[in-house]
Amino acid sequence: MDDPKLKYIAYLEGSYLFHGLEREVLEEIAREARLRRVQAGAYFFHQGDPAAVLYVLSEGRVKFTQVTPEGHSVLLRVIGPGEMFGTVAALGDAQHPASGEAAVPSAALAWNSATIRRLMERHPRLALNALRFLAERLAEFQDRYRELATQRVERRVAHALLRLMRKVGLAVGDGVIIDLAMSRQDIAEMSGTTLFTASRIMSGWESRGIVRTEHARILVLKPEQLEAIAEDMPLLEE
Amino acid sequence: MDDPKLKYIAYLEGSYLFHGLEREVLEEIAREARLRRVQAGAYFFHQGDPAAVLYVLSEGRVKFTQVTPEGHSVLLRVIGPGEMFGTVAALGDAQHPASGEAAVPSAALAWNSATIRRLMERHPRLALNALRFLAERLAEFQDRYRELATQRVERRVAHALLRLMRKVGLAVGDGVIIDLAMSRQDIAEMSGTTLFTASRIMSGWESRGIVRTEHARILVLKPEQLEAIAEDMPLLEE
DNA sequence: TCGAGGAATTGCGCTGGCGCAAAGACGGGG
DNA sequence: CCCCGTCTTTGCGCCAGCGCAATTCCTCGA
Repeated sequence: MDDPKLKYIAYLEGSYLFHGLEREVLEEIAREARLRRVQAGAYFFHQGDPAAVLYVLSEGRVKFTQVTPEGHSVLLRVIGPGEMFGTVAALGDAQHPASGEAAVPSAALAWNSATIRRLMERHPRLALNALRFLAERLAEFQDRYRELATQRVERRVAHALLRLMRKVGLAVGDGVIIDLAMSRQDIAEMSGTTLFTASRIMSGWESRGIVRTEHARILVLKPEQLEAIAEDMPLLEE
Repeated sequence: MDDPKLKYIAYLEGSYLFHGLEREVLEEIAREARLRRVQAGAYFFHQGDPAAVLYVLSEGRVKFTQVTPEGHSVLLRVIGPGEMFGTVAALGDAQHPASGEAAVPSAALAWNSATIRRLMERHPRLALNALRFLAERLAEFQDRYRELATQRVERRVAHALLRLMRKVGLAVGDGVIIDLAMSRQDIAEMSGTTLFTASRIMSGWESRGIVRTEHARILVLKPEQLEAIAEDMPLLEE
């Protein structure tokens, strides 16, 4: 009864995949989990890996990248603690559609596909939570797809930064810091543009005092202005 | 026992949402369903509707469109019989992220959100099927997102046509006909481009004998060439 | 402290694709 | 059968954003 894995429960409770489940079910789920630690720069999995493991991040930050056959890469998603990942591979296809890289030292609880299915059959609430999560993620991707199809680059970069702020933003005195190293290349890959264009846009914002970047650290000074750019509002002069 | 709704079972069996369920479960599910008919040009639902109904198309074709606040519209998806829709609204958010228009006279089985949740709790297989479906759809959208972010217009249009062929293509003597009226505007909205560019590309292909269009009917004469364009292979001369 | 290798910036030229406008093709209704 | 409205095509001009190259800036390791 003093299974060391029971300490995982604290992580489980923070994740919305496990929301609404009773304590004893959480214990059962925790006992089936395995904790996987990955150092900064290493990968939970690579695109194309024939894997079948569902993860819930307990600490750190993970970036998901897809590379095209031509070598372009696209940054699909960035997550923080509590988020589920590896879902597409574990529940649908057997291949990971993207690579998951730990941006900082990270750890995740892991269940293999057969286990998670068994748990879901026994506790349908778990399956319903997962469905809800996937449905929302799908809606998000549809929105981003539309964004990419209809908006100019500057607006897309603004949206990308706002999304990052919401996911991994930390409020500090003079703004919100994005708690994740993001190079100009990363920003380009998140917004469907090139390194050069992303750099120009960020420089422009920097000179207007909207953001400040030191190295790969981005600090958003005026989120309202970013919002205005994202929504294509007439620019507020001051 | 001779509930007229039992005839819906034939439809259920064709849908992969219900794959692997026993006969008696199908009967239970069928009895909870309601059939909704929608005439050509009418809508199952509109974007933003606060709806909570899950559908499985039994006949017809449905187009899903999202409109931006600025008035651009994007064609997200086209489906034929057997496919589930309304999922995002029924299982996740309470609002439809897109409008679903019947392109031809159509009919769909419908369950409200509470019913489907109850059925899924009782029959976890149903939830697992739905998860698998959403996971695959999410992977598809990630791919399309990447496509939009990295590929030129011509390739994207080629991909869009190939996707349509697979969904609603009918093999005929000299090629594959896309069994759905698609205007140039529709093609543009599926590929993230403008009516003009889509028209130019289609005209180009028509003069090279790759496709033929009569009115809104598209006939693909040389799928291999389309594939070659989509994959950016060196063009095969003949 | 210095040097080397990446990352970021910015000037410059180019072009894919946008968007307007005008003309043409088509089809449905009266 | 013809007219009107809608869809399509195509010429043309333009510009957002790409992509290269040169320079500067940072960072990290020795």
